[in-house]
Amino acid sequence: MSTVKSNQAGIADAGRRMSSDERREQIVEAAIAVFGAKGYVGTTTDDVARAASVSQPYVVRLFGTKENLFLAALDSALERLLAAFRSAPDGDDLHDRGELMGQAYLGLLEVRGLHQILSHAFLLGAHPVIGPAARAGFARVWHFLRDDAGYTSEEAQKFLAMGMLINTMVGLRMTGEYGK
Amino acid sequence: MSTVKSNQAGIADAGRRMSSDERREQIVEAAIAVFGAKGYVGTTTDDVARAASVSQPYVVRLFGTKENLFLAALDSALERLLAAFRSAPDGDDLHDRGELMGQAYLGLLEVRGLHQILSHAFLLGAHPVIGPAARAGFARVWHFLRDDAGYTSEEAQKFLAMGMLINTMVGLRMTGEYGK
DNA sequence: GATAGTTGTAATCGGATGATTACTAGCTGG
DNA sequence: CCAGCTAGTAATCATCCGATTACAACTATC
Repeated sequence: MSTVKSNQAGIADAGRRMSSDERREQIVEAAIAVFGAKGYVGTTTDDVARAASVSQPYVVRLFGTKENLFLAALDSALERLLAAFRSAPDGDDLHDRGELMGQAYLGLLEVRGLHQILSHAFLLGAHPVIGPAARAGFARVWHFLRDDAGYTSEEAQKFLAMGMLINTMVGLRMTGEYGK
Repeated sequence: MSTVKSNQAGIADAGRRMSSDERREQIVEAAIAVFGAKGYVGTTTDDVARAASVSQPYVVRLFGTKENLFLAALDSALERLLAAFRSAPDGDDLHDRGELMGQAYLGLLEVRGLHQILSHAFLLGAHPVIGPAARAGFARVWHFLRDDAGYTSEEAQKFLAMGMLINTMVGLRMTGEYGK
């Protein structure tokens, strides 16, 4: 029903030929959405390929393995998360900063799958490769809160806890009832 | 390496013939552990079968589908969770009750996979069958906190948030560093 | 405008997996 | 003690999926 060439009113012309770096970014974006929606095991490389309007073998070639693709998507998601937190200007007091970072976190809902790919990664602790990456990512966020945002351990813990509850609501698709 | 008959120092003699109800319970127990460790899609019915020392077709026969098996495991996990909360005696003030319920939640760590199968279920909101069940389960916990435990919305939210953070640490296998 | 490198796909393969079928072994009541 | 029911398995099937291979189309450079 859709040729590769046909650009079905999609975002950016996905059919055109582009540099492998451009394509990689595009695929990572799609991977965040699909991995977020269906999880690591539940996602096929073909799912991601179709979401990125690319053939399945090309996804595998650009990333080597599905595992590497997930790691790239996870890294991108974490990078965006920290960027959003950093861009929350530090107000006069910590409370304001917390509010702004919380809102920045909710703003990230527009990046489809971001919260959920993090949740999925955090459940893969037993995976030999993804597990360590997930722990490292979590530690990065933790140390950002402590060292850069200036939170105490207790504050950081509460902030993270609320974040995890938000992730849960997103995963449950109960975001509608939670318009604050 | 292991015959069905050989009872490799296991808990309870799994090799003996038992009623289908007994077997069902045993399989659900195994299912909580395996689904918790590897997720819904990542778990095979054969994984559960081997964990329960039973053949794979028998698991399918007793539960019909893998989906039903997961639903049974999720339900059992929720039942145990609420039972643990209920058994936390209501002290004089709410704060004590909260402490006790928190400890009860940590005590449930001895039920292998319980926290993680809940986390996994909470990420399956988009699943046509498991999604609604997961939302209903979450709602059950929420209403228990509000109606039975007497929490305000804000208190219930904070309690749940901390629970989700604990779940995250369990999923990440970072429980070692968190010995209170 | 040929040659070489890069982007991209079609075809295909082997292994895994949920489910079905057909069968065996053990229990129970008359 | 045998007839029927229940517990349980071995074998097998169709499907799916990640990865590989072989090939085609585009682009740049000399």
